Amino acid sequence: MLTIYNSLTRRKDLFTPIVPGQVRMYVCGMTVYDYCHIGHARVLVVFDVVYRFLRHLGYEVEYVRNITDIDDKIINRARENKEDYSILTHRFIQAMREDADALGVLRPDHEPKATDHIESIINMINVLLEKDYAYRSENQDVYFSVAAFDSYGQLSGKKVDELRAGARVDVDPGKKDPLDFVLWKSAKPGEPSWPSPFGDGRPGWHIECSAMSTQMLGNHFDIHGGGQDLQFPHHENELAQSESCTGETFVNYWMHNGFVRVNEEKMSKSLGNFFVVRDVLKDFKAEEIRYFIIGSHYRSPLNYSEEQLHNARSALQRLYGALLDAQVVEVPENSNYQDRFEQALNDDFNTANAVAVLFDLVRDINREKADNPEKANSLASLLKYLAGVIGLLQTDPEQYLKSQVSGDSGFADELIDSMIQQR
RNA sequence: GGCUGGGUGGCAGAGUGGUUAUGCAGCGGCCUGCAAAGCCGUGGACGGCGGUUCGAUUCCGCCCUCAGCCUCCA
Repeated sequence: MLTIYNSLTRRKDLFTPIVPGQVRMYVCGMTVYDYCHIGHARVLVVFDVVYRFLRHLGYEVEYVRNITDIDDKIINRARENKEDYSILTHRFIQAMREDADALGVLRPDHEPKATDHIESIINMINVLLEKDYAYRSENQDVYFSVAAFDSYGQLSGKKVDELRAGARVDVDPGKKDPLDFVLWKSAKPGEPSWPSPFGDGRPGWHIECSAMSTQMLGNHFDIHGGGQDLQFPHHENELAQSESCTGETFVNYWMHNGFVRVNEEKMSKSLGNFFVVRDVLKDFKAEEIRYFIIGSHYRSPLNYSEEQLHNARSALQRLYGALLDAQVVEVPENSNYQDRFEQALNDDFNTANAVAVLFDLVRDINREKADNPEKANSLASLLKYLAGVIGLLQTDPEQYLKSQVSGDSGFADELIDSMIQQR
């Protein structure tokens, strides 16, 4: 039975889909104004594992991962570059897809862009205005009124009064309450804008996700994910907007992955300590990055270092070594390995334990190789199958071990040949 | 200041009220012409102080300490 740590209840909850056999899942993706760094890679990989495992369990999964392609940072970057914002975002959407593909991340079923959903965003804001959950300020911006939503703070565990007290702000003069957040920003000269009943402008960040998720998955869906930093205020605000608008429960399970750190500090753009995926790919294989991410639990902090990536390299060589020259045969059913592997992932996607099971298989494959090649082949096929559930070991072993990246000593051809000969 | 989550062997990283995590690295052995790979074996751990308990790394309390959120952020 699958249990998921739910940020909303702050405990592991038994997973029960709204519609039996079906899962609807939404993950907050990138704001596309720069290349993906390892922190972004973690979100991509973590929820890719969730997606893959849910499908492995037999669920029909509808997975939506959005793209924020209009916001302040995009506009600023486009201005710096002296290019149209849409050219900028188009370029980085391409780059993100290349990185995700390299990392073995399956494409989500839908990848909506905010600018393609302006109409549903406007509709949602309209409803919020009609229901008095939102108001128009003097400067023509539209704000969400936090005070109107009783359970505000439930997701992040924050109390409205404390938030207000701790608000270090230059309070926007248009706001009635410092906690209110913008739904629609009125157009400024030279910035992209869309017409709306409340004047030309563009959407605020939070409402984009509310509108896109609701439009694609319905008012009430199963899983909503993203990085830990999105829990507040982004997801809190999404929750407030959506439930205010529809009057229904928004999401059953909120999942947040931990950060990637560099020297015990969060990897982020603002700290300037980030490593861009495509740069790391010059020295390491994408699968090594993926292994590095999968090696720890998704909610734990993950410290990035080259040493870690080298560790991943050695581990993968051992894994692929067990697969080398194995015949692909039918995967044995009802094995103890598979039980333990699934048990690990059923426990809030404990990939670290799942990987440990993979290594048990490796050891047993190597033991059997000499005396019982049939058994070895059978176990090797199981290894590849189970590893596939978390997106590992899908390359041809010989090809993998021979292939090199700069900085990779690789396996010498001679060595691989001798390993094959011995079988 | 408020809230959240951590502190595990050389490194990384799971987990558990009493029994082997796992990987990388180390050590000893087997195999090998020598290696490599592989196999077998092995050392080494649970931030500090109290409490509960026959017994706590695991539960409770306090302390120290780290990170994160409270502003854009995956």
